[in-house]
Amino acid sequence: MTEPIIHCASFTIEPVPPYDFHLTADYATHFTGRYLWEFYEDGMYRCVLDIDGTLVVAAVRSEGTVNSPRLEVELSGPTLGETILIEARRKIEWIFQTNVDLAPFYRMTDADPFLKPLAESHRGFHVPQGPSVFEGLVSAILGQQISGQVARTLRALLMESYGESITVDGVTYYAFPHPEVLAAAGVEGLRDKKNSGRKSEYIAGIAEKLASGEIDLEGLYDKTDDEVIETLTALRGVGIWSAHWLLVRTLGRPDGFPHGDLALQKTLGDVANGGVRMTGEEALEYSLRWSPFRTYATSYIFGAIRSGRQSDLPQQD
DNA sequence: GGCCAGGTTCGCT
DNA sequence: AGCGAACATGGC
Repeated sequence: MTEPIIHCASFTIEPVPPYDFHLTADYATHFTGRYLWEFYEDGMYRCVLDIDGTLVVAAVRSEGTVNSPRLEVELSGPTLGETILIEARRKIEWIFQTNVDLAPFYRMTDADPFLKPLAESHRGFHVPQGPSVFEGLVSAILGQQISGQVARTLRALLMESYGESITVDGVTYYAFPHPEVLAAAGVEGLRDKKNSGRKSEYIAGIAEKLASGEIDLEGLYDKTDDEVIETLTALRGVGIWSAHWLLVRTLGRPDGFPHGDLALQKTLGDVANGGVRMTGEEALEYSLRWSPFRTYATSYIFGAIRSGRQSDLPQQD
């Protein structure tokens, strides 16, 4: 097996300031650096982009500052025509949310003594997004009820088993499997990859509906939050938690809030309820003060905790 | 070894 | 409508 000839191209992205690439890339990779299917090491983020079936590796690094941000993107792939370059730029801009202006959010945090220190210490942090609705949906289902660590292991296994791959500089990158492939794998194939029977049914079912054209999830980008939730929860295996999760991490909505999320309930309990876990209803009621920027508010809190900067959070007894 | 982890559905009262 | 069981795996 010989590797195909790999070409290179590069371009620049100028995000809307303030923009902190390091915080954003760290969040995308769960602060683990090497993260199974995407990497963030020595200031360089790398992942594979699936552009209508053509795999391209993108390497992204910051060459600017938070107030004057500039991202340098280097692509490597078998073909790099104009269409691929345009689409790759669009995807990177989306994943890193470089066109999002956080000024309205910061106007809110300026008036909020709880969030203000967090917003200042994490100034320029954007909430990174997944590249496709299908990937977000399957990832959400994989993450149901089990720890994030286990979910990532299962996801990596799925990608290595059923995803296309490209090797650049000795590193193999796996793309997320296409719906047709997971539909063909079927419930049994997914079970073989350590998923429960129930989850295998959910994933295979959605993959089949997509592959057959019965549903079109990419159209969700143009719908309202409520329409998204209604559409997604109509699918077997997708509840309110999963739908909210997609709003936050795939559809780039500013006001997602998965109030049923166990970690979120615990975290809000820690920072705002004297260490006592909030119920879903309590969390939802508390969150209203942050609307319409609940995605950002909660991601800043999670970011502070995951990056080990709890000192930025309000201290409670 | 047992318990839990960033839920959802299904089948009971 | 509301409640409990089942679910598969990895970490502690």
